[in-house]
Amino acid sequence: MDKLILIDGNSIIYRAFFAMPPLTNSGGLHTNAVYGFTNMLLRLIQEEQPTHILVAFDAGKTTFRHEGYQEYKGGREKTPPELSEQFPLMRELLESFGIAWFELPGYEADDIIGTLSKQAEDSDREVLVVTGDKDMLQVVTGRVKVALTRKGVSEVEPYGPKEIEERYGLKPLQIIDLKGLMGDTSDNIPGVPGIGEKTALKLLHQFGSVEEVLAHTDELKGKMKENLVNHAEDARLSKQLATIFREVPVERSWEDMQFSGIEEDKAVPMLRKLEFKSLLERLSFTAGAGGNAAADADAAQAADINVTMVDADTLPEVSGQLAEVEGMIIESYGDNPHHATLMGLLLSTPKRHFFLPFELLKREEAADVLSWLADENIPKRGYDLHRADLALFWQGITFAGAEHDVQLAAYLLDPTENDQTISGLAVKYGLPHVPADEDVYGKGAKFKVPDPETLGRHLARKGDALLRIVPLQRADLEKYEMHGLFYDLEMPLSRILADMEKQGVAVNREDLKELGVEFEAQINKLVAQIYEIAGQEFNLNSTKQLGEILFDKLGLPVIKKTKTGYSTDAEVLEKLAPYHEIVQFILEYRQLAKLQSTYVEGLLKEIMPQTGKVHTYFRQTVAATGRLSSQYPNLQNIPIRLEEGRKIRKVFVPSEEGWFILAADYSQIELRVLAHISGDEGLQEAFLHDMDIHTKTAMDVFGVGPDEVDANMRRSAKAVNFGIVYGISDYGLSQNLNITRKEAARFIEQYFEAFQGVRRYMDEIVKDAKRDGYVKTLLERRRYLPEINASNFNLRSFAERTAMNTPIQGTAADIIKLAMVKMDKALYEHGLKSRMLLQVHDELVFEVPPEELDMMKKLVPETMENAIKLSVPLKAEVSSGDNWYEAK
DNA sequence: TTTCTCACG
DNA sequence: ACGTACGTGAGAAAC
Repeated sequence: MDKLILIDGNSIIYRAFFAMPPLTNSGGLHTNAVYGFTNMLLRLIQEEQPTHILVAFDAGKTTFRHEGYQEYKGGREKTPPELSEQFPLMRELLESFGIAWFELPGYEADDIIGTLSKQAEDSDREVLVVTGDKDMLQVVTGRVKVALTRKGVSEVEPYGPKEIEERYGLKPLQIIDLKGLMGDTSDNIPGVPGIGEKTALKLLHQFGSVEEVLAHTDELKGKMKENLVNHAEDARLSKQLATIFREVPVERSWEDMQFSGIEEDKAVPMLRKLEFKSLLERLSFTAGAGGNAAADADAAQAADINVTMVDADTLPEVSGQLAEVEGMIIESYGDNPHHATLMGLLLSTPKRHFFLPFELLKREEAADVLSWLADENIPKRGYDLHRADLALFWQGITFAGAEHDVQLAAYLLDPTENDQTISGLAVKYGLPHVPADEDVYGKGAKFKVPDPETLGRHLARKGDALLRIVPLQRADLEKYEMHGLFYDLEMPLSRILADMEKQGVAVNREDLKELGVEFEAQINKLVAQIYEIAGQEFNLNSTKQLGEILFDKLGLPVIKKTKTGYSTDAEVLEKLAPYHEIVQFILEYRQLAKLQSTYVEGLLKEIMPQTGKVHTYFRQTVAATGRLSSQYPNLQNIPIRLEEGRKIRKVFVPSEEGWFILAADYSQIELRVLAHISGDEGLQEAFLHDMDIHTKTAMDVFGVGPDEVDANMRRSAKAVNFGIVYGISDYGLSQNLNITRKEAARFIEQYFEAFQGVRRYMDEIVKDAKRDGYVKTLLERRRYLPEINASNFNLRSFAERTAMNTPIQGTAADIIKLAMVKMDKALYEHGLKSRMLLQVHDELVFEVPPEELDMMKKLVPETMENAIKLSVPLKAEVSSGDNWYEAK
């Protein structure tokens, strides 16, 4: 028998919106309500197997109900814009699913559904109505069931006549009378005052209908009687409003509503646009012909991929196919690429895939493959080739010629996407399913290298997807004008970073240990003093125990709390220092303990025994702004601000006798970038004359001459400059300067008064971000800001500050990356032995032989300053010494 | 695994 | 009224 599902589109989409956490696609489009709706829709289709479906929507603001009652649905909150924008999406999605929808000005979805359910029933068909609105129960009959949503929209509870009887003790039509007496605040239907569900049900059980209740008020007494008499008209009106109109002129034929399954070719692009990855995966299941369709499709897909398990005998065959290879996967495991264990190599041609277990590469017969890998003139396409390069390097295998790295491209296309895996990208691009590595290998303690067959098949699926992803990414990069950024900057940089990492930085282990001994002695002394003063021993590293000592035992005032208890961070401790002598000791302990654990012990662990160096790993695909990050160890946060910590830098030394460490850093690069992109004349003027920018800011903000700027004014100006770069807020500045918010707000206002171009830029960039959903750097690097239009103040404010900061920080990152590529080229072309070792956001560190020192002291800052031409000059300062400490 | 703290630009 | 400065990684404790 035919089965029709009628869905109240408005009811479901509202419920889905409020039940789901915020969700946006990378374009900033809100999609949470559509997601919830779609989820429910797929479940319904699967469970109910309908032959016909129609989704009804409300159309327009007024309906026939407003004619009799102006206040109908009055007092409702305006639909949030995050929801409004999802209505068109929802309709588009329904069309892509081949599901009919209908709306008619003057009528509500309820009425359309009431009409169609009546028609269907009259022609002997089964109907299921899906809504969140209890009013709908009035249409229930033997053939028409109503499913009410529960828990948002994730579950539904079906009601037939029996269920209504059980729940309310009423016949379906009496639901109208129930509403007439109770009213409905959400629709602004008055009902009778003082009568809620309990009383209304009692009355209806006794009299049966609104009319009968009103006819028998003399049998009642008290306040209830009075209200019923006085509000009889309200009750009649309310009943009328609650009655679903079942004669709507619906122009939809039975055939229009027919549903014959979701057509993949139409639905997939839509789901891709919305970035509903999990639903995309589920779709292949619902579209399947029952049984374990997902697994079947998976198996079919896998069987379709032709993978050859290569052994020593078949290696010559691979050699003959190398010219056809268009993609590769070098699989390894372990977090630190320098210590990664290689699992195998997959070489993909358009027709077939070759899996080589890693051990095979060590045999003589693999010579052709090895020289292919090492040939920089053979362009390679692969996934995380930077990591592969390092892993191979420590096995004595050379890798060169990376042309397109899918992971790096994915990062550029959306630097905030956390799933950069091939599996995730396959979903994003609507490609056949690729299982996640985790699902094949297990994770954490369960990680296990699978047998070669399984591994080979898995890699082949990744390789197959990779070949398809490359041209799609190329098109995307072209579309967003990021072609140059990728192929001329990030890809070349990737190789340069790998070279720096392989080179490593020499560390004087003995000096570092010696430093550890000194810290140890100081720490022991401090710990003893602290225990003495506290009158007991405790774990100083435990914030919980420390809090108990400071606030419970010693009774110091609580300045700030964390989610879990007392805050004891340095900011709080500074404020507590005047109250108790113990606090100063704790601050000193904290400082030394940090140096000891992170920088002495931590660094010692990272020195590679074979080289006596630390080999950091620069991550090129994590920072949302385009910066690099550094791991194992992090060499971008070696202490410098305080002298005790700065001493750590003495252990970073040249790797060859008599060489020097040379460091060059950009001066005020972010403010110079701001001067360029904002076009602010005052700021540009200041840099053209190479003025001290904080002093200049102080002069303009405080309206004084150069000689009148005192240290305090300069300090404030400096904080304001930082604030500007970060996307200023009065609260943030007030915290930083320890002043009131009002005072901070005045500083900011004075700053914008003095630098109006900056104000204009900040206003514009936020406006642009709200319009486009993303911001860009000078080199077209982009960052999406899906929360820029959020109604939540915090989310929105955060996105606004990010919109102001990212073009500045990101452009600075672009510039130093450019400088690195140019520097690498310059070293090569001049035939220099000097080596680039580190990048610390605005600084480059080299090791330099004595005979090249003079030249490098000119070449490095020159190259950095000329990396790109801005409307203000760039400035780099250089220094050198026997170690990193001396290069200051 | 999450939270707090702190090192850097 | 809302409550945060932007971007990272690492160690230790607590869950």
